[in-house]
Amino acid sequence: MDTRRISEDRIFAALASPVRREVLRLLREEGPQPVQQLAGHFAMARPSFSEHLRVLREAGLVTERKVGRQRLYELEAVPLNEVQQWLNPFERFWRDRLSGLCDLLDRMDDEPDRPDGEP
Amino acid sequence: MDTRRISEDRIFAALASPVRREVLRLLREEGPQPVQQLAGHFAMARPSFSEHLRVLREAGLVTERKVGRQRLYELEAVPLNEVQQWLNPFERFWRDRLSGLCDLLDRMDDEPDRPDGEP
DNA sequence: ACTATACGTAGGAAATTTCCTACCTGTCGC
DNA sequence: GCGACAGGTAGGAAATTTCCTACGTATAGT
Repeated sequence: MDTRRISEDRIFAALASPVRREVLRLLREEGPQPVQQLAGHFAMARPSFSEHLRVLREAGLVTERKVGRQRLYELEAVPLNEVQQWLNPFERFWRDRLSGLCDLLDRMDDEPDRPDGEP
Repeated sequence: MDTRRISEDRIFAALASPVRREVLRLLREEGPQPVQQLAGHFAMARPSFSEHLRVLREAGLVTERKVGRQRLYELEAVPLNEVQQWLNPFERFWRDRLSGLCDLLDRMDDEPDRPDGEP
């Protein structure tokens, strides 16, 4: 099976949309689902949502199987391994920087930013 | 400094372009460089390349500092940590699938569930 | 067989991205 | 100062993405 042979470009492009990332998260947390159920989370016409599913499918990030008249979409996480592999060589760079920032974050701890609007 | 507060969307969008991913790789492997040297790797007009640098800058993935009349670009890997964090919950899924391909015994040892629907 | 349901495809408008050719700004060497 | 160089901004064309409204196809239930 060459599930892994999908191009890096398609994978990163697929992940560029917040809608598609959310779909992947839903499939991960709630398991395989028919289109209907997935689409319920988005304020978007059905065909538009189908487009997003197609992009995910062509990136190899989901698989589809017919169950009755529904189509069950399931997470296919293997291509995400390519993202991980791309990311790996960068890790030591942000680890260095993050440990440097540790002191700073220690002080700010739990106050992200609250300009002054507090109703 | 809100380097870490850059939106996930911008980061993923920045990574969607192969040109920009290659820029990040170059900065990682060859260290900080002026625009000229970076641009040498791409068959593209200078202003187009500047556009890509701007996207990376606004995603917080590079920093710029002036040195003489050049501008040295440097990798800022911290935001990539957000990608890693997004990726983390998916890891066990692809590990399962990959080890399933490589080592069948591993599955039989630690997976009582049998989700295969074979016609 | 007929209808309703689930979901895709077709075709197109609007927004965004990606590239280009000018042109402008700031710095170095003289 | 003045010319050369590094690199950005402006404005626009072409391609791509993202969304829409129809319409087509397949299956389930009656």
